[in-house]
Amino acid sequence: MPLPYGSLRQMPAATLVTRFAPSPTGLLHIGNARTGLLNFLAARKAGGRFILRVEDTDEARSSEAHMQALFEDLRWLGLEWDEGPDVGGPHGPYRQQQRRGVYQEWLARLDAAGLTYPCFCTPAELSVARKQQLAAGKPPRYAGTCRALSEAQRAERRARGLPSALRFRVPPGETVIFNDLVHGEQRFQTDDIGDFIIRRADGGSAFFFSNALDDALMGVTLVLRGEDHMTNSPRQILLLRALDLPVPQYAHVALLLGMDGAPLSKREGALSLRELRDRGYLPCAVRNHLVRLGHTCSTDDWLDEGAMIQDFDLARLGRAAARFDEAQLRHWQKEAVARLPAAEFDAWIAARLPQSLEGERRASFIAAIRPNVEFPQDVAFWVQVLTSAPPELSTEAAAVVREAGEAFFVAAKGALAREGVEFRSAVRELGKETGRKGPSLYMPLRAALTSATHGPELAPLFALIPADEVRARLERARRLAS
RNA sequence: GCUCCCAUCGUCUAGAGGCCCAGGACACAGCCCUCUCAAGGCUGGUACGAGGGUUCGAAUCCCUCUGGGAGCGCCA
Repeated sequence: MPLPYGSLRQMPAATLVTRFAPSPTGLLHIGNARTGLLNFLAARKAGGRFILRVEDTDEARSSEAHMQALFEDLRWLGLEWDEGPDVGGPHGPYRQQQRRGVYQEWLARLDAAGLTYPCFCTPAELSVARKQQLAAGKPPRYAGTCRALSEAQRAERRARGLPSALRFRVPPGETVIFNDLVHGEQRFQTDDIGDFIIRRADGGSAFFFSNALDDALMGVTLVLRGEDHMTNSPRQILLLRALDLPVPQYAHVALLLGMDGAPLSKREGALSLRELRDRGYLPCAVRNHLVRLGHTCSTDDWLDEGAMIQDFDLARLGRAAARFDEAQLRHWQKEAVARLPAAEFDAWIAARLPQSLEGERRASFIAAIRPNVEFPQDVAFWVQVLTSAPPELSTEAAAVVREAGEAFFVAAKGALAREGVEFRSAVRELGKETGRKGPSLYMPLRAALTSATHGPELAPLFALIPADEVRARLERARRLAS
């Protein structure tokens, strides 16, 4: 007999409450970051609340350092949570390690209702059983070995000092139905679900249990998470029903794939948010890319934070897996850099500028290179162009210099290598003298002076290079062309 | 193996039976602009995984297959 969820228990929520529940076992990868962003946007769009809960029940793999890094990276991305470990809130604590008492209490209720039983099977035994089932073409489900143990048998095992985990008795012959916001109605047979562990032998609460319980206790109304949890949902619904707790709405978004098309969710060394940050990406650029992965925006244009919240729509979450594409991220990076207010751009690259560059010179340098800067590290090259130790000529630049010939640079020295010469009029003179114009006039100069064949407008750069350095570079070019 | 999810240009996607010999964005190519690059403008190529249905008509509905993914953990 089907058990309809979504009607009785799910009264229309006054406010939408979402949550992001990562485990601090490593750096946050972009797939999780996307999930976090989506939850944040969903809550903000609806004027609801966004909760951050740290799922650190795996003590061996969780660490304080990872948790701090998590906060930092999430804040860097621009997410703010209304409740969480570091900001508090009415449903705390928000670290699962600090919620053991809560789990004990609710586990006891389940136990009192006769819905659990201790399991004495060892991991080794279970592993063997799974392999046998798989080999026999059967689903690797818990066989129920300890399900019907008598009290005497349990006592005997305990007396022998055998550790036990606690399993949930999955009711047979039922259909769990729920409406997934992105996939529609889902039905699962409980007969396909084996009795699962809700408390480990070490006393720790298992994911299925603590995760679902906390959502209910914290008033979460929408569980927006990765599709890898889709088939976990019926288990959690069963648990919540047994506990007589409200069942949230579910929305399972397709997983994010790496650039190679492989899921990055569980891959070792998956691209982390931290790495993007270290590479110089701006958080708003990352947001603009992530929000379009598995979610369609109403525009292809840039979305600032307010517009992004306004534009977000649960109805436009996608069903198909999306690939993270750095080429597109770079597009948003360019947009982001272009939109940076002058003062922010200045601060963004400040660390790359030499102390000696100040005032007027600094301002005109920044103005000149700005269109050619995508990352802060791009500044380094143009800074070097200003120094007395210019970069090596690129292959293309050297070719251009050779093509121009020695005579051109002899003339150029005459026209340009004087103190206080004005670039444009000097170049005009040089053009008359050599019979060159346009690219054939400017390119050799660009190559000789900047060592590169492309870059910012030449005049402002020229004005920042000392006259004797200009002379030295033109001489360098002359020798190369001879 | 079983259960579940997914499938439109290289990539992100629009498309809820005729408006689609499929639109946009990114990327790519060409042209314009320009001292170069970037930006901007214009142009171009490239996609409905396959096969069956249903229908006057299918990218859109149904079935099968193929391909990809997830879950079936004392990980979360």
